[in-house]
Amino acid sequence: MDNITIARLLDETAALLEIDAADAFRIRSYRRAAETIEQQTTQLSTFCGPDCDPKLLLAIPGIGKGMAANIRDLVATGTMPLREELLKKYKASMLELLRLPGMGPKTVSMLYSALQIGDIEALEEAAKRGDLLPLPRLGQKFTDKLLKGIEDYRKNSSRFRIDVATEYADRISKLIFNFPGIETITPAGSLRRGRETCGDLDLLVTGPACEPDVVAAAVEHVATLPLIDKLLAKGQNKVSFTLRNNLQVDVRLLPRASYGAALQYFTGSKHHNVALRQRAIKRGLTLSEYALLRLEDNKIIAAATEAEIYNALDLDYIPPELRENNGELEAAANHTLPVLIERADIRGDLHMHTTETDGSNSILEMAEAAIERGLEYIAITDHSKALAMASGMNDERALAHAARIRSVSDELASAFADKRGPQWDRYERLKSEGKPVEPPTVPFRILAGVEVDILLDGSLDLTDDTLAQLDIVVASVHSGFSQLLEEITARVLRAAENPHVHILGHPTGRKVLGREPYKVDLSVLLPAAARLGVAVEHNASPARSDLNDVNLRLAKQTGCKIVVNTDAHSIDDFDKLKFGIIQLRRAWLTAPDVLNTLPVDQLLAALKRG
DNA sequence: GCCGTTTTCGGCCCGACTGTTTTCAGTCG
Repeated sequence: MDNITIARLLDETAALLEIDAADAFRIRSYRRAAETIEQQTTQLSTFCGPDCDPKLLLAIPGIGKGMAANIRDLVATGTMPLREELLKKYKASMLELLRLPGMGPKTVSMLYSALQIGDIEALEEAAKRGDLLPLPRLGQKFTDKLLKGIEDYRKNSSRFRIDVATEYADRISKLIFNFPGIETITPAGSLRRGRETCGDLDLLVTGPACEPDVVAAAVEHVATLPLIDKLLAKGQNKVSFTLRNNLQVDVRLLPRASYGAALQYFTGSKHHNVALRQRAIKRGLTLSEYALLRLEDNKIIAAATEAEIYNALDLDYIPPELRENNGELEAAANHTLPVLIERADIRGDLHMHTTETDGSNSILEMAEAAIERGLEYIAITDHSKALAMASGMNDERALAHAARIRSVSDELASAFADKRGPQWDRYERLKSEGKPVEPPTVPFRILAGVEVDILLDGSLDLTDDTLAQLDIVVASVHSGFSQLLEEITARVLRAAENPHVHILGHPTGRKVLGREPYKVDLSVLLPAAARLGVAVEHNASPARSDLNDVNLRLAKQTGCKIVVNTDAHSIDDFDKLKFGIIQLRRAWLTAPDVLNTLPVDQLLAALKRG
């Protein structure tokens, strides 16, 4: 049983306990245990055996004797006594009811005892018949809202990917900025923390137009934005609405003086905030979305900026990406927070395509776009012949393409030596605009590479002789069928015997010929790659990457070399690098952990095995 | 059920909104 499953079962148990009206603090401890377990990089099942040290489980914060016993039961039997007991009393389908808006444990429990309603279908029928009306609190308004909620739930219970949510945040922000007196708009919530998906969008707005005496006009402006599909609520300083794609947006307009407290509060995570407020109380303070106050006289200690608040609690400033109550408070108290990787740390991108196969730009265009974005080197890695639909290259074409790549690289280098070309153009332009910029010191370099698919028999489709003449080989492990983990590991082993540089491609699954993709077990693959000295690619595109913050932490712990690449198919794709960086930050990674923060020569040396 | 620089018991985060309320319980973030 893997950690995700253990966490899910504990979380379900918490929900069942809620319906059972159990002690709220007991429920909280089940929730907390589930959250923590989900974040663990080691599989708990590996230290639940009969001769394992029981202290290993107890060392995890939030797991005591009782929870450790639960976990051992889950791993051994697939369930645990408390869960079984609750499931005798209630139906598993009742858990789904909790996901409907307005439905909490008390209501679910009441509906079950009063009307024996245990699933969505029964609830919908009862609501349509008007059976809910006699029950306390459940009048006509509630019924209407509930039926609408069931409809929405069936239509779209999914979350929105970070890049999609970012795009909408940008569009809405632009419209809000049209109102005079708006200075800052910050997306808060899970988007600011960099979670892979967002359930909704929180936008915090401030500026002179948001001061209490004038805010009504700005609220009205927001409530009448043209892209609103349904207006859900309009309060004194809050507007909620949905877009046509069902994304819910909450906009809050706040005075400057309390903006930091609000930003801190609405960024979360919930667990981070709870821990932070506990810390405040121990210091005789109380923290809310308005301010950090001293309890004895309600004096405001901090409110305008997040940094003030953290500092007043004897903490270093904690970047949003780390706010998951995952050890960041302790680190901030001990001044041991990592200096997280930033976009500017990335010097090169080692995976991209050109018009030679399925890209839409030439070698030179890709190079110029990379220079424009401040990169020092790229690798062109077009497809090999196995990917026929992308007009993949055979040995002959791959070598001819490599020769062209190197000739473009050489031309750029000689231009650089003559103080002309795109690198110097960019420098002169930024300087004339008064931007802080250093003159370029090294010529831009284009490495010649290829992206090969691992074939079903475990072989690569280009000869070792061809591969040996390239700088970079991105070996993608995404085109296969089931049962392949051992095969892939063996393949990686054989590939690593070649003398040239390797990167293990994005281990993401995709449907092949209508069959389900295999799922690579990263908890096996990453340590294997580490042993082999093979670098693992973190695909920066949110649509393509399989490496979330948990497996990136695992990669770091196992000593895996990590590279972040865009897999760009056009010059615009370079901008996806920002999403890859966020994921790396969430995994607590610093610049040295990621190989393409190195200058090109050091990178090539580091990619060699051993 | 967890936890401890007020430690083995007695705590455990905060405020707004909503519906159906005449003082509040439940839900949400």
